[in-house]
Amino acid sequence: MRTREAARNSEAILAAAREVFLADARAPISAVAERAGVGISALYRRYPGKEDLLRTLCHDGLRRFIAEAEQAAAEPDDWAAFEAFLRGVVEADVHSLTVHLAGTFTPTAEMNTDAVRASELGDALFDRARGRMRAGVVPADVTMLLEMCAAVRVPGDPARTTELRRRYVTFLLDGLRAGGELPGPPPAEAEVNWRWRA
Amino acid sequence: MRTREAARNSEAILAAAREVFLADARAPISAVAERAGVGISALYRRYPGKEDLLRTLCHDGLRRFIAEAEQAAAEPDDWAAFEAFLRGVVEADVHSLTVHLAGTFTPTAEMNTDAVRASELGDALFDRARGRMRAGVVPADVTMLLEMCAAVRVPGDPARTTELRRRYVTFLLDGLRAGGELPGPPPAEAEVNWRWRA
DNA sequence: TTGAAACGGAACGAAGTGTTCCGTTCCGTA
DNA sequence: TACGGAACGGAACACTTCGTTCCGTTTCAA
Repeated sequence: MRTREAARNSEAILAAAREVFLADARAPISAVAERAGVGISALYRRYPGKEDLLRTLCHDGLRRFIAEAEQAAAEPDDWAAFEAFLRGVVEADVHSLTVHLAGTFTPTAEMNTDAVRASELGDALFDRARGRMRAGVVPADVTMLLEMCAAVRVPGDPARTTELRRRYVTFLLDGLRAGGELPGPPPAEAEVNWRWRA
Repeated sequence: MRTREAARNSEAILAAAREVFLADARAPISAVAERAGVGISALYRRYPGKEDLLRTLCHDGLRRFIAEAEQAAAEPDDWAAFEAFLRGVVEADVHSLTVHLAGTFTPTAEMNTDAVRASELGDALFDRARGRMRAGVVPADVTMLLEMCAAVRVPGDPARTTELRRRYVTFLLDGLRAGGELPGPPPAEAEVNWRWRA
């Protein structure tokens, strides 16, 4: 057998899938194979179909989100914990991985469980930091701000993309502390989670 | 002839195209016809092809951008002018109209001229307000922030979308004044204008 | 040496989409 | 009122794209 090559390809395929589908969630599967330097069959050997690959990618992102939240929660200072959480999530591009891919597949029950847990962890970190935030901000605002951050991209240059995102997370974190109450009704959870509709 | 119906349809088609293509720049032309309550031929009677419709839409957005900038420039107070400009551009969803559609068609020479003029007007407004901004912010940052704002959307509810965007423009405007220098090299013009590549 | 595991990529079929075309409907004019 | 052309709706056509299958080839542990 070709066990060495197989292991390398499994990694390459996941990495390629992340790059390709983050750039365009509707990209064809052949683009993933090409980017991975692999034939299409190498892909179908590992995943029954496109949807399963997308699901795996998204679920990985969700787990990464949870991991970031748990790690940040260990930080004793409330604001530092919140800041570490936001920066970690943006750094790992978790938001694109989860939110932009949701809707391209039918989620598993386990994913829903994890999604609930993720949101609970995020809310907990938010609550700890709430005292240092401007009035009227709600957790859904943070989701929205993360989504805005994910809109920052320099195509074909992932390194520069995260560099710029770091710039704007700083901007957003500053904005969460300064200023008075924001206008208009804050976003409802449903207005922010619409991609997870079954 | 059916001149009355024709006039109504011309309007309906443009409005439908805006709605449909803002929701998804890759939407099929049949979706536009459907949304407008019109047959496909009504569309092809007015535009030689899909690309021309997209181009018209985008150019309209560009002109709207210029109009907003010119109108805002009349405001005597420097910061008020800048704020009116940003709010106007976001309100009209000009950014989606221009940036999200760029690349789906080959631009005309006139569009390039207008794009240059638009950027000059924006820079002028920025320069007037620069004194009241945090250190190190550049015009390309504003482009990026507008792009982030355009990422805010509540699908199927345009009214709520602009309401939320108003919330976050306020947030961004506050952020532009508060805080110190932002980390990392600021975005280069090329990193922000990549969609206009010929 | 051998055969099972893994591979590359052509081929296939279904789905989607831009454009054309034609028969039909409407209405200003005579 | 009757006519004729402008405008219409949408089926049909001709691609293109993309997910998936299939098969001949390559590699390597036994």
